[in-house]
Amino acid sequence: MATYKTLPGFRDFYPEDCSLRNHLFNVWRQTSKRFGFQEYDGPVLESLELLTAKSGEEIVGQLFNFEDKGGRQVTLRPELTPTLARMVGAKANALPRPVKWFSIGENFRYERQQKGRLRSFYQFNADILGESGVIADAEVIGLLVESLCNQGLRAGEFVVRLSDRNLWYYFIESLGFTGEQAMGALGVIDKMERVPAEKSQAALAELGAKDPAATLKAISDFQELPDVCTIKAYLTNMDLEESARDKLLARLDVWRELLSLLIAAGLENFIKIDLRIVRGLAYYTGFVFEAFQTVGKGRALAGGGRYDDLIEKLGGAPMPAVGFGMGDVTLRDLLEEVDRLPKLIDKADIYLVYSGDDAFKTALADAYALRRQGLRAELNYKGAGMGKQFKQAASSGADFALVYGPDELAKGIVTVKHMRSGEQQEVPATQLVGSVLALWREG
RNA sequence: GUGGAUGUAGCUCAGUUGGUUAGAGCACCGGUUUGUGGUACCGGGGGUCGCGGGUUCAAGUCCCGUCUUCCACCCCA
Repeated sequence: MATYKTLPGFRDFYPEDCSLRNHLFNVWRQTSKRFGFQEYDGPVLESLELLTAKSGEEIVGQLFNFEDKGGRQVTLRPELTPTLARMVGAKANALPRPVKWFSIGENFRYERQQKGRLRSFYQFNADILGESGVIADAEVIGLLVESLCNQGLRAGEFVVRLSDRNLWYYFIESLGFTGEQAMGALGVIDKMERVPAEKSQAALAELGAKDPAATLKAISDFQELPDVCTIKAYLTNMDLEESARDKLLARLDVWRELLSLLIAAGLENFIKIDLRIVRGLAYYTGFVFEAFQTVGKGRALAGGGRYDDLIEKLGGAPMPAVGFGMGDVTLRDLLEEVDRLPKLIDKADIYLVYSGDDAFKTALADAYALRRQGLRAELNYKGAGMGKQFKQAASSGADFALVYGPDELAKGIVTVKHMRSGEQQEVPATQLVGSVLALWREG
């Protein structure tokens, strides 16, 4: 047993894990670029203050923070949004809008680990800033769905649960909560899925609800409403002041607009209105959503929403924003669970088989020539038996084996073997690179 | 941070009421095989049984501590 182990919650990436990781990253990257997002990155180490400014002092308990040798209070980043806010805030006036940025980076949280939650993980973040219209929400949700599909997931294996903190805020307001109390009530609603009803009711009472039981009932009923029509009917029948009702119904018009965009994009099978989602974070200001796996153990794969006030709060110019974050750990676990991990990501194109030292030199020269053409060409280093070399050719995943034996050398040819079909043909040594390239492109 | 479970080869796991030198399959390396494939056969390397302490003539096995991983809380940016 090795004396030194990885720290709890940290991972070694052996070549197989690493190529899988790169594959996940590439899919995220390619999908983002198709949507016209640009990649950015920031430092892994940030000032502690940047984080507490966004999330409060409580967050320090979950940070890898320390004092550096210059006496600065610093922390490994637990998320990317504060960095993004700083970067965008600093150049807000110079950036063409909308700002569509994505990033893939390592983040650190000092927490007791569990399956799907490590202390170091990679997160894919995508945000649109400077665009307050629902098209930005729709595009971000679309990118989220397409990313998951491109990773190999299908409709029915995950769903994006869509909710709205604005609608909730107006609803809570109509029940008599204002300001701080309303924010507290949103926190209670966020936890209702996991907390017994009596506790929620007690919490509402503490926040000043006049009739906690009736308030809880109203909230519970509202949470279950499955679509815009039903929500509208519910609000119309509810006993409400005219102004409150107008606000709520006006917000439903925004919902219709968003949904019509999502439907036009062909995403309706991936979207589910679910008002149980509130998301605990106080800084969300509008639509919020979660990508949720619907197979196996239900887990959140990604989460996001609109946060129109955050950039300004962190010292930048006012700038509307919407985005999401998705971790590599739960995604990997899910792909493994549904057996959708890509096989043989890391395979050779050409394997050169030779017999004898002269043949080795010739093969080596050809290997370099093929490599210079962009192919992955490999050969055995020790001159093992031909049988063994063919085994290695097979396990390398190469499409073709090139055979360099005494017969071939004497005749000035190379035997090219198509590994899948087993068919062989002879190619003049002088035309080898061109011929092999042509064959390889045909598959 | 709290509570519970777990740990034997790289992986999945056997290992009797405590009793000689701790096993298997897969994987890896070599051979059968210096001209044709992931099969087959033969062989090999690899373990201070998570770590530390205790009980005992004797501990992989029993006891205590500790660490790891997993589960439920907490939290979930």
